[in-house]
Amino acid sequence: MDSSSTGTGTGGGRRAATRQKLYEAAVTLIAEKGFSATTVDEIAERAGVAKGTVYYNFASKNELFEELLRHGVGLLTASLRTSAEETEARGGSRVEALDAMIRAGLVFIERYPAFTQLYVAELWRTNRTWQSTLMVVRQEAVAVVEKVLREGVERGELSSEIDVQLTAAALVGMVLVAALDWQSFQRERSLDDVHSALSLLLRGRVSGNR
Amino acid sequence: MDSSSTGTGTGGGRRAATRQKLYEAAVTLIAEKGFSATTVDEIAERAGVAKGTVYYNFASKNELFEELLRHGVGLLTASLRTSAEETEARGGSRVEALDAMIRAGLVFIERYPAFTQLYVAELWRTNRTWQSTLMVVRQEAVAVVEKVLREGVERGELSSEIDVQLTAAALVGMVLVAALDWQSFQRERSLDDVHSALSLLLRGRVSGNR
DNA sequence: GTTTTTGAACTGACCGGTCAGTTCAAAAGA
DNA sequence: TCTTTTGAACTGACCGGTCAGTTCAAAAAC
Repeated sequence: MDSSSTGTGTGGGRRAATRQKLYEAAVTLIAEKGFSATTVDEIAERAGVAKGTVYYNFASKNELFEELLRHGVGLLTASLRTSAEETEARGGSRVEALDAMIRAGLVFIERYPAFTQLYVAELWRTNRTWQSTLMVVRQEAVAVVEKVLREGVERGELSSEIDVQLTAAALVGMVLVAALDWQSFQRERSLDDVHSALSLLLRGRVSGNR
Repeated sequence: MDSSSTGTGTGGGRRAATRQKLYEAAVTLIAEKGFSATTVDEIAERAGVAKGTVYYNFASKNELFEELLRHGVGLLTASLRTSAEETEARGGSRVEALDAMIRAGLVFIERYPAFTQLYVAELWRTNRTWQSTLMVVRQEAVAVVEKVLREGVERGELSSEIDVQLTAAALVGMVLVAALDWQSFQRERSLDDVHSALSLLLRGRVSGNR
């Protein structure tokens, strides 16, 4: 009756539930105040758990954070992949797949704004400790976008002039920043508003076509 | 002499030089490790200055950081405004002005990668202390982009369907993330490479035009 | 079916070390 | 002289990590 599959604590045992609580407590605190300013005591308190429990479940504050990163980006990547595959199955174009992924990204950010914020805050930091973890998960997520872009070029849907890597980064940035701004500064907007604006840019309908 | 715009330039040359050194030391350290993880002792040491000097020039660690933010975004905003005005004076279109601003943004980020990184890391954080400062300077920068977008719509260069605020955020995000990715993960690329990719997206030449 | 045992999970007081902030007398410019 | 910088000293608070002890649900024994 082990059930302590530490990989993705999806409900199962008592331990998995504790880890989930710790993730949720840590993600909001770190998003608000940053990693160093967040104390283990605070995380434990917000999770409704003793400090020792944190160290029973994670080797260190650092490792808790790294596993949180893996966990969160894993959710995003799975969601992006799913929406791309569903578009494919529906016989949609690659541009439609990109559009669907934009929406999936927005849905993710609406649901996990704190995680997104924390991810953005740490991604480009030259921090020896968790930089490698971050690069791995980033690459997994970006690869999904790059793949669809590449397919789009192959099928002639997208201009063969484009630089896949840079365009992927730009698209991700577009979604990330627009969504974070939406969540932080104009929350009255609907997800559809934001999606429409980004869709227009993706489809090249901002500058008049010629 | 420079007498670098300290924002509250009290005029003193020697003092201004010391502040400049402190800005430069603080920006790299905070970009690398985050605000809380950076100690005042470290900042003083890297600036080649005694700790007491920090407190002679700034009321607190917090205020040093806030003035650094104002200083940095001030430089960016000035640069964006200049490139938009130059395009205007040259009789360029609004799309060309946006393109010029994208390049100005890239030049800025290439020159001050640490500041950019730090800005991105803090912008969407719900931190009581310097959030208001950050919102003010952000608005100043975004307003420049929004203004050009609005002019583009008025002149019929840009689709009247676009949402100015959201599109501005998306464009800024596009540049920000593409540039930070460029600086962090593919520094072999040239500024022109990145600019071309973003220009293509701005001009709607990624999805085939129809 | 009741009692005993087990050990994973959890607790929270405690410790060694660090840091921000402040002060100040003296030195160094200008 | 007046401003600016120095560098050391001090403090009070805080923090990450440790560890001896406690809890309790389920397995084992009877």
